[in-house]
Amino acid sequence: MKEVRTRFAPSPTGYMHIGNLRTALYGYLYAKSQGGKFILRLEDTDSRRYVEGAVQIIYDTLKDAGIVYDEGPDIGGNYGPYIQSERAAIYKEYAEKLVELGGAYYCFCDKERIDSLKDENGVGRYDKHCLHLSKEEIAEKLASGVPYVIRQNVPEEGSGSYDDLVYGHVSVDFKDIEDGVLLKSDGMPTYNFANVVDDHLMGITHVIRGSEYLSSTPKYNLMYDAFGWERPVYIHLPPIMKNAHEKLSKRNGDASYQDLVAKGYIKEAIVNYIALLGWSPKSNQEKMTLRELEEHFSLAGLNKSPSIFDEPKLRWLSGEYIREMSFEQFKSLALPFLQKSKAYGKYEEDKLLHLVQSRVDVLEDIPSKIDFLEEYGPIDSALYFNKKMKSDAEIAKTVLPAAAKALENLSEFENAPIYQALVALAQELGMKNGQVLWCVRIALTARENTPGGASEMAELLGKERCLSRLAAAEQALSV
RNA sequence: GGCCCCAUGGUCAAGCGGUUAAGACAUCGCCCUUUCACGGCGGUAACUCGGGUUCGAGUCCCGAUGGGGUCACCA
Repeated sequence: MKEVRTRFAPSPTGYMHIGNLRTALYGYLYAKSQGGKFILRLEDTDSRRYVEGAVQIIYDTLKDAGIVYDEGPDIGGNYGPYIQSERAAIYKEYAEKLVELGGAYYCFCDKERIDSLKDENGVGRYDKHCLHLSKEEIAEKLASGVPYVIRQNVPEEGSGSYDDLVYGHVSVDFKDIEDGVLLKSDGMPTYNFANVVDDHLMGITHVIRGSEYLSSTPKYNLMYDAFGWERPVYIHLPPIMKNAHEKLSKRNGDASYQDLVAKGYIKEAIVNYIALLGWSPKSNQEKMTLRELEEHFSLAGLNKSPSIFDEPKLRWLSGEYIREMSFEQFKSLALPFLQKSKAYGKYEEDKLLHLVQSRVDVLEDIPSKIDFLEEYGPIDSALYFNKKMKSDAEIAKTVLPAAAKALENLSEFENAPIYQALVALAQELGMKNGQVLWCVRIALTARENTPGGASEMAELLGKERCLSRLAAAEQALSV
């Protein structure tokens, strides 16, 4: 059995998109599930599209997500170089060889002539004009330095087909395929040529890529066949959509992997979630670590219809990871976000973090959970109303002054004694615990939602501020 | 527009000729509870449409509709 070799071949043109990352992830998972190798190759044959720093982003993102490649530009391997711009001589050699084999030909047509072949809609195909040039004419033009490209010689009749592992049988008529440029006039190959040469030379057994290549694959097969090379197994992946109509893309300002990390989504959750977009495990277990994914991944679970990126589900998964991680781990991840809160530095860090760990799905939500400590605004008296607690503003009018008195006499201002005092007060007033606690919590925080109960919030605020807030709330009620 | 591909709840999805059509997220309700959250329990909600094939179709075939992709010296 031949060793499985898959590759991820991004073009360094900017950020790492979720869709790209998923393609990389699947390539990695498939290789690992088969005990094979995963290779990173950089497709930078279009110098115009090169973006400074993009290469580093690719390395960093894969590393950060835990997707480790066995061979790549920065770590080497036996099939290098792994950067296409460094392989120019190789492509030229193979392009010339393909010409000899009849699978391609030199083309000297200039832009004007190419354009003249197109109709008013810009649609039109190359007419194989240069295919019919004589050997002598070609040699002469070459010798006199006329700019040229090398085009693929696609048969005018017949069709090409292959069996994609996710889409099944795919067939395209050759008459619908143009004689595309393989080697550009600047000497660099196009994707259409480079991917074939490299995949073969690098021993790639399974080509995993986006479904946009579904209908151009037959022309790649033509080249494999012309060279006498074994065709790889194809696995095309459906796109990840932003909504029913638009693909998820950085161009639309959609979240990239690093944007999500910056927002405080847990990395493991992001990887876990994108694995689930287009693939489903045999079991019903959806929450899986990378290791578990490596173990359970199988091509049979791949889906062929586009899937929409659903942030709420990612949030949920992220929250699951937060809730199960150790406090120490949570603390190290959460600290940078806690520091953005107005409350940072004024309260015991650990106390704040403990309160918030089970209440947050995404780290960036932390400040909003605790900012009430420093932001105390006017209280909407409707907040005192709670059907289940049977409390309302009227009840609050009696509770608040009494609570202030009870708390004032407390020598130990901590959760337990505060709670006891408030419960005792409820009994004294002939009220339910909830009536007192609800009103006090509202008065103390001015918010419906807080990361804990009345006594916890009171302890956090400290006696002095509790008393002043209680007084303010009471006064507001009497107006 | 030509060609290729796709089509199960709001979303992700299981299903591969016979099921009460799973599960998850979201949503709603109940329970737990000192708020919120967590947790537990339960509810609402789907096979795009029309023809076939078959004893029987979400599952197979054809068509329509809708959607996506592709038609570059971009990948």
